[in-house]
Amino acid sequence: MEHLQINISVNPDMYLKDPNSSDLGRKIISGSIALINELGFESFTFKKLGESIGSPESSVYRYFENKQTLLIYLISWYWGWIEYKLVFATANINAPKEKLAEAIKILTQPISIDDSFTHINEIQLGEIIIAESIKVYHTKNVDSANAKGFFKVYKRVVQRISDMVLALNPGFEFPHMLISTVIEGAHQQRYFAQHLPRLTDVCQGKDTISAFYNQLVFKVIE
Amino acid sequence: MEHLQINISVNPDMYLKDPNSSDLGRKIISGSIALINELGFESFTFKKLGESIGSPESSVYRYFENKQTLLIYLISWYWGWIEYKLVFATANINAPKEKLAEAIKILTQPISIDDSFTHINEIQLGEIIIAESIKVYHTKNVDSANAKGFFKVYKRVVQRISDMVLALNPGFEFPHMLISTVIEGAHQQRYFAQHLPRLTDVCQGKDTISAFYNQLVFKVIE
DNA sequence: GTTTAAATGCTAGTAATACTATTATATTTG
DNA sequence: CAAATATAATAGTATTACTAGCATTTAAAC
Repeated sequence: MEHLQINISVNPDMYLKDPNSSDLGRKIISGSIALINELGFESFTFKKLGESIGSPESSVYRYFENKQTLLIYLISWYWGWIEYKLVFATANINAPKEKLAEAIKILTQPISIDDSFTHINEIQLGEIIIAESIKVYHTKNVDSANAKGFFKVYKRVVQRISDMVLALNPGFEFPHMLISTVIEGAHQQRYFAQHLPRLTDVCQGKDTISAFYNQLVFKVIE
Repeated sequence: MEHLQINISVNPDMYLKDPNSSDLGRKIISGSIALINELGFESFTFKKLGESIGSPESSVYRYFENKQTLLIYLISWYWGWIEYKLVFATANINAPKEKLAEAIKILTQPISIDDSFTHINEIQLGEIIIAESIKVYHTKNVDSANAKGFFKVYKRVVQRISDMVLALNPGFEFPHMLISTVIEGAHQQRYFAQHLPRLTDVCQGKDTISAFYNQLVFKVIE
């Protein structure tokens, strides 16, 4: 399945004009992924983005209301993509245990490139998720963003895997807590491994993060 | 032990002038805790802080280089306080299992007021930890902050409890990952419970968050 | 109880950010 | 080719995150 024409759909309320509908729009997406990575979200501005893609700041504002909403768009796209991978990878697995193990793998392993989306660098986007995604939840306007449905895809991914947990152990009381702990924990551990290694037990060579969370999930649900 | 004169020590590199050494300094601390809570860290500025405590912006700048460093100070004070509570609460417990259980309790339960520090509202500070503390790690200057030793106390807390884990199971491979997952996870779950409840399994009445992480730790280390 | 020093207050100023608005110029579509 | 639409170019505003300088109050030292 090379170069399938798939579209990850995102909530249209996130943008003023669909960035996927024009050349400039796609440049805004690919350019912002590169620039947020380079500068960090705090130092990233629409003015700098404009310079980097050769367009004025004001043109960027016609696509996104502000940089927070652009970040929400990117993160939402990411989760749409993960959901697609998840569904694809687990569809043919029947054994509930293997199914869940595969899902945990997708959530905790490092990201690799997907050729289906040429203007999106999934590796860089994965780094943005690890380094910046919490900034989207931790603001005074989480509640209004949530009310607009901006976190729907993420919540759906958590629900899907919670269901896999319940398929294995229907009496387990905390499936959502477990899965959101695993997802956020895996991202945080990757970040810590790079910047605060004393908070982790990461060693070179093997993927201890993925191994740890796989072990954790199955031990906790028995 | 009412009104004991204890001082939580923080790294002097965090401030330009010790806020604990003057009336204005203490007002900066108590005022910023209240105001960060009210506005969120993004909207919090030294100008607004100055207005709220009746002093000019420029006076605040004599104590702290910028608002990021002030937040680091608050968070570091918090972890110093938690460490003190931790040492105090576990000193007399001999059974390793109970000791660890007590430690997990302190890390995951909601915060209560401590009369020993009159100008600090621990409950409000606890909310800041839950809502804002990740912003201190997730910046482009984590590495320089880390190099200055700004996260030392936090890392020491993680180390202490990792040691308790190893006392129970010396062969366990991931004590630091486990404990930092629990600490950050518990904060995140409290935040989710308030703003994104579908990512949790919190129900009214009982403290499911604390219960979940207690259960998780003991199941994972066997 | 002055003298001195240190802390605080007051005012001003600057570059950058996060926008909004307007008009001109391309580009696309009917 | 006309009409609509998208983009570029330029300008402008309020706020933020500071820095600098001097006046004034408060506290400490002799």
